[in-house]
Amino acid sequence: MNELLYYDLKNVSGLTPGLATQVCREIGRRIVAGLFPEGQFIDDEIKLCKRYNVSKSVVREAVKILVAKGLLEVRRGNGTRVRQRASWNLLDDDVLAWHQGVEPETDFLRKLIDVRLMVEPNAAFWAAGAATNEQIKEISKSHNDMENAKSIQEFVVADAKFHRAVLRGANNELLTAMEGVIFSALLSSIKITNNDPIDNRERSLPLHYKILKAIETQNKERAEFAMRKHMADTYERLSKLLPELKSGVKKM
Amino acid sequence: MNELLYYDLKNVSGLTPGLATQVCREIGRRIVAGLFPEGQFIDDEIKLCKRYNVSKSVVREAVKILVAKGLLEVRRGNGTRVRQRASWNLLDDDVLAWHQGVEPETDFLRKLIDVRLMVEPNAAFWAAGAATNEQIKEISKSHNDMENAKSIQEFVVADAKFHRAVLRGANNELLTAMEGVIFSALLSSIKITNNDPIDNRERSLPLHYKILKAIETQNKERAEFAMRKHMADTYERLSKLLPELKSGVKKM
DNA sequence: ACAATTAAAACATCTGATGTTTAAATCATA
DNA sequence: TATGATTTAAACATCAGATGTTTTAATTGT
Repeated sequence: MNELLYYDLKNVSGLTPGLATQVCREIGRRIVAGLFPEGQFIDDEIKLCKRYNVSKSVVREAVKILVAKGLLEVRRGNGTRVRQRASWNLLDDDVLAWHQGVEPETDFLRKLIDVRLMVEPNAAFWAAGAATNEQIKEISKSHNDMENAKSIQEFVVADAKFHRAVLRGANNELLTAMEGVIFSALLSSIKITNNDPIDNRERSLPLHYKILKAIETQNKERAEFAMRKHMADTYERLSKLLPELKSGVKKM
Repeated sequence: MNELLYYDLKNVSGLTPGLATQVCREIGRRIVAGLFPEGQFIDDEIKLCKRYNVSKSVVREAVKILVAKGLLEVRRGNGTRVRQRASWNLLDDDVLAWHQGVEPETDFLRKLIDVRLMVEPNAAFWAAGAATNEQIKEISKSHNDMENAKSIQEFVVADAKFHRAVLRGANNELLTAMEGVIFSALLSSIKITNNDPIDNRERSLPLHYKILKAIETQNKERAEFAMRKHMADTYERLSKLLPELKSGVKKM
């Protein structure tokens, strides 16, 4: 399950979380998986207590978390219902992580990639001007890890960290708050490209190298261009395997 | 207080929310206002109960919400501490709304604008291809409301709704989830331009009109260009009043 | 000094009682 | 019969207090 990988990237401690968090995830996954039509009432507190064998306070805390993430709406005296997808905090890490449990939907993946295309080339542009030595080192290290990865999973993790480091280097915490989009897109993508006979590494490593070098030399325009090229390449490779993808993504 | 305006735009019911939400907002505002250094422990549950005169379950629910939004970190047996700003869910509506209570920080405003620059021209591009008649009507209506606004506040609300409608028109729920960035930037901006002798309306209305027309005629490139021009103009006007702003924002 | 033990602080969970709100069912009346 | 007021049941909100677990720090013994 990629949800775990997502949490790893987010440095979520592997320790068993409290009951409220567990129940929250359980319900959250179901909602994201689309098991409830929009507006449908979920079980009331008492039923949830019985179902998960926990006390009312645990259920209430779990529900409060889901409300905070925009997935549920509680109306006193009435009940608790699932909000329409348009109201979900789709950029929330948990909400994105829960998407990893679902069969990757082409449409959603396309939207994730669209956002990456908007954000990452610009992030690279800024990172070329603002990244600290520390951050550049992290980008470089991730690139190294990509080169030496011994498994697809290791490669993807290094890839994710590379892009995260670039995002962080842009010195804009709002961008940092979007790193979940990258993880989500990346993890969904490998489900598709896993069986791709073409070797990802050979194609994407030099592109990453160009991004790294451009940022190291503080060449903003080149960093942006290199990232845009990388994104275009990623998209192209994906759309060969998923023709439906083509509809949306913007050309370069 | 602009926080209320923000909530209005988000259609948050004006009704008094539950105690947990109230306590959550109270603490959340303090954190966002920077009253706690990163990593600082907040009062324990019992003290919070006394301070806000509520029961422990209310405090626990409030804390859980703040944890869900990335502002707090709870460690069993240890205490509850404020997470570093880099870990906050800065794209969360509440977190952005709470920023409205703080003196607008130039640096943060610049970052908000940077994100708008990355996202909105692309959103306009997609909206020109994907917006439904309903959504176009909403854009048009908002433009109309801007024209007829009788106060600065009315104008800003219409402006915000215009941009929200464009974002929604792009048919990408991840973009919709970013509308808070626009509200936040817009509301922060007026605090600065409020005293601007130059009449905002005269300058920005024709630019909005061009965006509207481009989307109506499904001219993607023109829509993107018009939005980019509008953003550049907004930035220029702001940076005249706030020279510090200039450092970051990308040129067109 | 160092290691094991103990104690205190703080969060986690459970239970059950009581209050409030909402929506639906009931009932009285024109 | 239709309508409007009343009642009732369902569901969330809040409170209080008991008990358990974890972490950190203090204590103690060698």
